[in-house]
Amino acid sequence: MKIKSHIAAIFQEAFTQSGIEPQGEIAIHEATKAQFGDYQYNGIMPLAKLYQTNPREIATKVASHIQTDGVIEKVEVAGAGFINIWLSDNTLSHYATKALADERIDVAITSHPQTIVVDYSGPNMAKEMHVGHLRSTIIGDALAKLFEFLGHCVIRQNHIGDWGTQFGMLVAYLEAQGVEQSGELKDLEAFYKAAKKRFDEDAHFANTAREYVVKIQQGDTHCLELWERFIGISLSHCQEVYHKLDVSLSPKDVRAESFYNEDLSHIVTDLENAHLLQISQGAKCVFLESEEIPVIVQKGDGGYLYATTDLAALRYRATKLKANRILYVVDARQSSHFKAVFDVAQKAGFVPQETKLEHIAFGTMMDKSGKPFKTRDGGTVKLIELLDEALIRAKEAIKERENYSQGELETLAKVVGIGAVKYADLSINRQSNYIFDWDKMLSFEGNTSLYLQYAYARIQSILKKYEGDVGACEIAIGDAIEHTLVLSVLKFEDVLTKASLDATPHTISAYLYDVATDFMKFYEQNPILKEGLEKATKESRIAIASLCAKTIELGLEILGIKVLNRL
RNA sequence: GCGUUCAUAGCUCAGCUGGAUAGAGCACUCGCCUUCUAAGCGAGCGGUCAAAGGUUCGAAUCCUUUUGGACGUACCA
Repeated sequence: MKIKSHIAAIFQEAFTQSGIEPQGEIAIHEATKAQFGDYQYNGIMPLAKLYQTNPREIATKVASHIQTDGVIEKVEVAGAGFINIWLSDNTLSHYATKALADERIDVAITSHPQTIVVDYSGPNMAKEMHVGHLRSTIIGDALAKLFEFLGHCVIRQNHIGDWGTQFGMLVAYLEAQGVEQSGELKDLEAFYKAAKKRFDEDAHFANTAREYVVKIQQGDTHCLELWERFIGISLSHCQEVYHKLDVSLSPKDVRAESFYNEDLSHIVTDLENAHLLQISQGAKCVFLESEEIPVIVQKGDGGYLYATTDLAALRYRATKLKANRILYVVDARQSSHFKAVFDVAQKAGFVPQETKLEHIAFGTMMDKSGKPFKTRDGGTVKLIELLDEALIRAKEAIKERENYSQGELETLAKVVGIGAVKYADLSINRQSNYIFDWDKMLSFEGNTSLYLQYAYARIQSILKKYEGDVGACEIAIGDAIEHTLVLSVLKFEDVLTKASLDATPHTISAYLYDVATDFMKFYEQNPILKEGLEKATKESRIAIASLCAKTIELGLEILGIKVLNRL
């Protein structure tokens, strides 16, 4: 349920009745301490300043008009002029029971659906996916799922790098090796290195490679075929990683760089027609007042650059795909690039003013000692190897705990290992650099995927033992612990809404961790299946537990993480 | 040099766009299993929110300066 806006509406009514005009939107905050109730309203104090009166006086007046026969149980004026808000057990119980019966646990489908483009992952076809692609892929996928769940139309765009000079070399090498025996392509990295070596050592080959670059660009059938074949193989490597990582990207989401080739010259002429273009040192540039450095859209030799492609993609997404919101889940180091490109696109009218362009920036992945994540010899870590290691480590982390069969262990390791890698990334503020620490992410303690999966499994174990229809049970909050827990669960919709507006998956993880810890406390104190419990109490508790499980499951699903019935 | 960004407990991180005594987890010290998974729960310890000014009823949050780090800085993406 939308708790905050629900409360805000009641406050709006109270303001109207007391003849006071609130300043802007009524912002309801969660109470900072339990003694201050469930929620609080802090907007009276700035208002009092405007009216030049005593804040407590206004607060008291507004509070006296608050309806307390619905979701709000009581309000209290406190401190300098805070209004503290307590919610009603009965109403919360009612909403919780309703949520339990609903597949979406009563989270509404948005009434303002948008078309949202999410650009993420974006691997380079010349090389194998490495850790640098991990964050974009994980965060982007979670955001796409979040928007989708809320009822938006999501268009995933995997902007793969399939164009550029290195493909001449790779394609020439592919041909030299024999197209049918492309066995070496099992390891793209090795293939690239071998091609590079040959390029450096064999002048004749280097010439062919350079010729092929031109030929590909000119549409030479033979070279294009080779190129397509190469891209196909490389892309299948990516799909393998996506499958292992359990992300929703598929080949149909690919909208490669090369897709925009034909449009690049138009971008330049359109910028020219809009009088935005200047020639500087031989290159065609757009100079922005805010930036010292121009955005170069065409090189001195006539070649186009990534800014040109990005502009074409931006226009395509805004006009052809009719996006209301376009998100780029890309490393924070490119923030100045996106700032400039967005600026140019808007000035040139490539995107309508009302289209929201957002660079969803994230920090660099660091190792335990705080240095950029690398292999021992300083190379980049292949993503597929990192994921394989996750499975091995997950197995290590759980195998001693229970007597799992080999098959069971394999299944568990996948869910646990991949979940841990994703959750570690999604549980911290994406803007900052983050420390990749195997031991921490595979711990059962603290804000980890395992803790949530464990809480879920505990509930499943209880549900399995319960003989009755949980769906028919009614929730009736019996004490303060249950009040807190049920309220936590009902905050789900508020949390998802906020996370989708700010594109901050970590607020969802923080929330799920809250739900899980609240559940653990409840679990310790309020036995569910104990003999001699009153029927209504037992039913209410099992229903609360079930609702918690559903919330955790759904929340993790949005983050792209699976749950387990036994752990 | 210029620009962006960051600095919160020993460590890893929250802090909801200015609110009440700054919160978690780890680590450390205690306590809790004849009861639904102790992979858990509870309690304690731990802070000059980098520093100094300013804005105001009120600042970790906004502004300025300083210090320290990361990143970017025109024909790579």
